[in-house]
Amino acid sequence: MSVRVRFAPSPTGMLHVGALRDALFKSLFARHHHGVLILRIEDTDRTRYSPESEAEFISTLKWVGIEFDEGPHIGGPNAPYRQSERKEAGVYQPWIEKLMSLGHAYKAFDTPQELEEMREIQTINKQSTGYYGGVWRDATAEQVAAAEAEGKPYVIRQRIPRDITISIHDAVRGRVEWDSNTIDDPVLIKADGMPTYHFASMVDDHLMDITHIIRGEEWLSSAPKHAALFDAFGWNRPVFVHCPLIVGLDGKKLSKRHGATRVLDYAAQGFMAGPLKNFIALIGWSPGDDREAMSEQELVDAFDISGVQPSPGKFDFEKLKWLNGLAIRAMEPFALLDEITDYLRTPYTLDYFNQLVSDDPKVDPKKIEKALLDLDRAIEKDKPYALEVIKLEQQRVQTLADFGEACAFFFAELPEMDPKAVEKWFGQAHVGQLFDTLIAGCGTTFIDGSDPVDYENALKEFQVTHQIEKLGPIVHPTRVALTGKPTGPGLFELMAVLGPARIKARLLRAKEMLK
RNA sequence: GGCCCGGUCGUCUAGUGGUUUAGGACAUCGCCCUUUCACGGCGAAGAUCGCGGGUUCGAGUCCCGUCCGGGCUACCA
Repeated sequence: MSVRVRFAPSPTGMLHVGALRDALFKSLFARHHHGVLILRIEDTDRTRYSPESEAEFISTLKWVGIEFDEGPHIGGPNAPYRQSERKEAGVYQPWIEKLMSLGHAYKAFDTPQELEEMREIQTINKQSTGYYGGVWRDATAEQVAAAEAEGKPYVIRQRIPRDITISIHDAVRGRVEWDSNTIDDPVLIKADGMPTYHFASMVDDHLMDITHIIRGEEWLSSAPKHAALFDAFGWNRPVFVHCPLIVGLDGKKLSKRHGATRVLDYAAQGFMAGPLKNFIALIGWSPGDDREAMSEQELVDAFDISGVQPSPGKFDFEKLKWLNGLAIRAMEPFALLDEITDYLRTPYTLDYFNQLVSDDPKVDPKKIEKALLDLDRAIEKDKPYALEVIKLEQQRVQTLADFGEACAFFFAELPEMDPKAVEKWFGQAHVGQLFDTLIAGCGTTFIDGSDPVDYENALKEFQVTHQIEKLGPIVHPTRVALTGKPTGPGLFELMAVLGPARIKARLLRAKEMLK
């Protein structure tokens, strides 16, 4: 049978990188084996479900480029794909009845208070907490009938077999076993009639012919319950694959308090889907050789469970930046310009910086937001010019967001001047003459379409005639006059892109600053 | 507390008993390139393979113990 896997999120909040990793591994695995990837929405907890969250999951997954073969947004032979809808359609009812008739499930009429007291007593006595029998596991038919006649609310619990060893063969950890007496009886159907994850997910996995249950390690401890359920029905168990968690710098499972974990935020920060996937894939999985930067296709070709690691991994932001920068540098300028345009026009990009509160004094979100806005306008106004600018900055940025501030001086009427740079380079005696010479050259020596070499020759000529030993004292003041900064692309290249009109205006302003 | 999982440079990892003085990558530092910053190239530093026993001619690799970390312990997923 061909491989069938499912991504079954519970849309109760934002899509974070842990969930992305989960989806990515499944996607890579399905594609590698030419199998099927299903999206199933686990919304059995009606109090926590949010439609906005589901929308974010679907749109983020689309942005990142993970596509499903079946799901609520596209349909498929196993519809519906939302568990609440499946419940309404009566999918689970016959199965819970069958399980009870088989003796593998029973009604339990305990009240929440009774359960709480039970746990308290267990805690005090240093026993493991959980429902290992209570009064209802072994209640007589009469007791149950009486409780039902009273109209008492009840849940349906799974009757975990006692005094046996439950073992699974986990694809990344090997054999894992439990004494079944340490496994409590999980609730399968809640008092409101909704199935729990334990029940709905396993029934659906069986009904949808899921071959591999790939999920995070946090599920390992409930695996024996799930295995026992498959056994109770007499179904073939899927292969269990418990992947290591992505943890925060503190080594703990990723959560909101670990700061930036929302996938959308990475997109807003200018990370591209390709490198992000590449990076995420490398946490907890390795192709087995030294490869790091891999294309989508290489990832699919190389991915398999044998490369999945058992130990948890931390999210190394610096490495993500490196991978992203590598991808930017590898792009064709035209494609890059399109990528940047898409990025700028995604509403969340500007919203993100607008709402961002920086704890780093060197990072000013408002300034980044403005630079991004200016870049968008500049691209619209003069695309060929913007393309030349992008080409020059492509080699020195790591994220799409970096283009904003890196390119700003090209588009500003007159660039913002860095006072330190001005102080350092505008003091020497020849600077006034230098600027005059260059201003005079604009329109004569320098015309639209002049090459970098033309600018280089002119500056070198000035060097010779004024007998200046090095080119630095000429290049640096000119750079500061033109860009406002001491760093940036090669001076001659940027002059050629700027063109004589802009150069002249900037030099005239710089001359004023000499006085 | 109970059950389960994990433990190789700061970080991600290679390594499935012997070509290992433990390899690669990010980050760090140095040199080269160079008009600057990057990029790129070269190089350095950085891991007594958590610790202790054992098995073996030989262990990061197998076994036991121990420590530390983590996950789960809901009518959440």
